Amino acid sequence: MGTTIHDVAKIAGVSISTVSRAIANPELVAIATRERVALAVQKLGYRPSPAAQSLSTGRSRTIGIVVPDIENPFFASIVKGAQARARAAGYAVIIADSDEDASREAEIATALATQVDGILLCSPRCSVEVLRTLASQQPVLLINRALAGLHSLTFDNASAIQVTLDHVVALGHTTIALAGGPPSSWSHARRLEAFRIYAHRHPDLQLIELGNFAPTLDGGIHAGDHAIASGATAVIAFNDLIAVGLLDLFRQRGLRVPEDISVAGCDNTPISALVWPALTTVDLPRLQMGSAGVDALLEMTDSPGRTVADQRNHELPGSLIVRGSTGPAPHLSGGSGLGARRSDSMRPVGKK
Amino acid sequence: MGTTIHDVAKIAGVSISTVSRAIANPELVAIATRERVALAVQKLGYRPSPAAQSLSTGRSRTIGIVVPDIENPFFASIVKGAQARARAAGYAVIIADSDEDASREAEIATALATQVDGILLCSPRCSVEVLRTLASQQPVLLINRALAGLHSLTFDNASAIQVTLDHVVALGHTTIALAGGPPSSWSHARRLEAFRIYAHRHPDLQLIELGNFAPTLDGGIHAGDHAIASGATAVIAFNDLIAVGLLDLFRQRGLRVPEDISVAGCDNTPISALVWPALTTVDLPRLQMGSAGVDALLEMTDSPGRTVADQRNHELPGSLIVRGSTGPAPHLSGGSGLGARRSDSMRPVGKK
DNA sequence: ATGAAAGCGCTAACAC
DNA sequence: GTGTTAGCGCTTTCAT
Repeated sequence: MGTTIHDVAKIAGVSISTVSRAIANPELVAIATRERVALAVQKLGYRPSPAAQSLSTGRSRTIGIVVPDIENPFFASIVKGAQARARAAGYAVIIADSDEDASREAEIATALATQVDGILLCSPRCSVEVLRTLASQQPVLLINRALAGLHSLTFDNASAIQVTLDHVVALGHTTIALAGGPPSSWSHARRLEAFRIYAHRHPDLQLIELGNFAPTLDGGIHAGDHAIASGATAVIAFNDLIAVGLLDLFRQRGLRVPEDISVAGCDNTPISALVWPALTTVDLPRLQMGSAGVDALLEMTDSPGRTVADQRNHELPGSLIVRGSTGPAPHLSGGSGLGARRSDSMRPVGKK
Repeated sequence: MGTTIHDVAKIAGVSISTVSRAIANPELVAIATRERVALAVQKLGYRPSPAAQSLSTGRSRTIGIVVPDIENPFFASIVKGAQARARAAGYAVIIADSDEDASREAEIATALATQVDGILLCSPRCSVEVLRTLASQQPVLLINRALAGLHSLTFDNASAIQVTLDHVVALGHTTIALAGGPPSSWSHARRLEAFRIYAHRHPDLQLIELGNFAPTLDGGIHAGDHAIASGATAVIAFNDLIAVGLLDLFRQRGLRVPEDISVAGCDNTPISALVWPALTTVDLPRLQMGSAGVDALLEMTDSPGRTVADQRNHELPGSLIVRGSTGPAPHLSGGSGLGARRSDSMRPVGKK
């Protein structure tokens, strides 16, 4: 470092503005000159100073991404997808972990505002008002949460629940429980809603709401006894972690999965394939959500004049992955069922 | 945005340099003035432009962290620790995922050089020469890899292996296998070395090297049959993922863990507590490694004149976590052993 | 097609 | 203790 545009200009025998042009808008510079500049750049290993560029242009070619917890594989994937796409577009990504703290989200987003061109807010926990304020100060794209008037990208939570229910119903289950996530979770609300709609449409089924649980292993363990008490033969969990907790507790209680009770998760976290039996779950395209988020955000920063009427929310579909943790309802399988019917087949969310 | 230091100066009735001082070095400014400035800042919601600051000072208050794969929980934790510490110190963190590609590491690190004050290179796969070149161009701190002349932070791989061996030996195992990681892995090399040293010191034991395996579930599954063929009653895996793969294969082969064979992992990844039986593993302080990495890096950037003779490598100790996947050697437990002796006790690495 | 020059917003001497 | 001023490295009119 230390080599500036002046050094290049000197060596190439041109002015600094020509160097600048030759790099940013080559078509404005005569071929011969362009080549001399390129040579000088090469020779000196010159790299424009991002700070100077950003001071001059007002754009930093940097975006921010704030997540509740980068250790959560769900967000790690989104970050990975976002980072890859951003880098490909010549943008750097500043990462910020809010530690699940709603107040810190706003604080971070505000601090970031000065140094980035836009922000990806993943599963923000903060209030609607705060979100609106943040969005009024800078380009903001919500991921995994929607809000009227703000750009957002979400998963199709309704189909996720629906397709999972269809699956267990097809296996003959008629008493099915839902182990919900945190009450404050936006996606939980959407899924619960879908669960209830399903219940209305299928009055013959017993659909039981077990309540809210922490989206962790312990949350699942906690939910387990409720599930047993409910008499359900299949339990659909808010996420894979809760599902794994259920698996654990059922084992402790001497219940076999899926012979005695079926369990389904959601998210297709790596863990879901590693436990035994492997979890039936819904794969949500997390990497894609990250890259699509960057695309949408950059589009926002590039086209300043967008009307509020633009279509602002996009939903990404998930797909059911059937594995060993779900099986025929007990009364159908005739009791003993020895082997786990493991299948790694995948099928897309057909509904909707 | 858009409010500059000039606006603040005008409102506070002082010059811009006073504003600058009042913010950066309050002690150089009269209390009364300081307060007027603070008020104006407050009123306008003024935030200094990082670009301007960085152009002027030559420091960006930003650091870069490059990891082979952010989806790998091992790195996610390091990033989390680093991010938290950096943010606390007023630094932003640019994240870059090299996708396990050694050539991309260098490319990224070079590109980053212009916009950050220093770089954290996590488990870099690239060559010694490339590493040296990068370090000559900017402050670089290696994480999970050491190299003479470069600053680095590593785990105490030797103790990790040693303490695990001590553990299984104490359980009566005499034929113990090591399922190694990728041959190119620096930590694998260190662990293998420790394994061999242990073998030399304990000629009474049969310590078997199973070879190199991919640090994944499949790697473990692949290693499983080799382990069985070796006649070992305990297998120490390079990491938790391989250990989980072993668990899976042993179950397929009808072997009970730990009654028939013990398995130990390394890293204490979240997964290790979620599988069944839960894995005995070595907890490596990953969050701490991230934060310590930032500390060390910032120290480097702050004290330019450090001699090569400085102590440049620090080792962080791990601690053995005994769970259900390890148990008494088969010939000792008398065969049937019904329950898994699960214990979540933790004990520090005593040796060394 | 190219050059001169005016900023971008801030810091850091240097005066007073 | 505070103000003046000269950059930091680049982009971008505006001339030529």
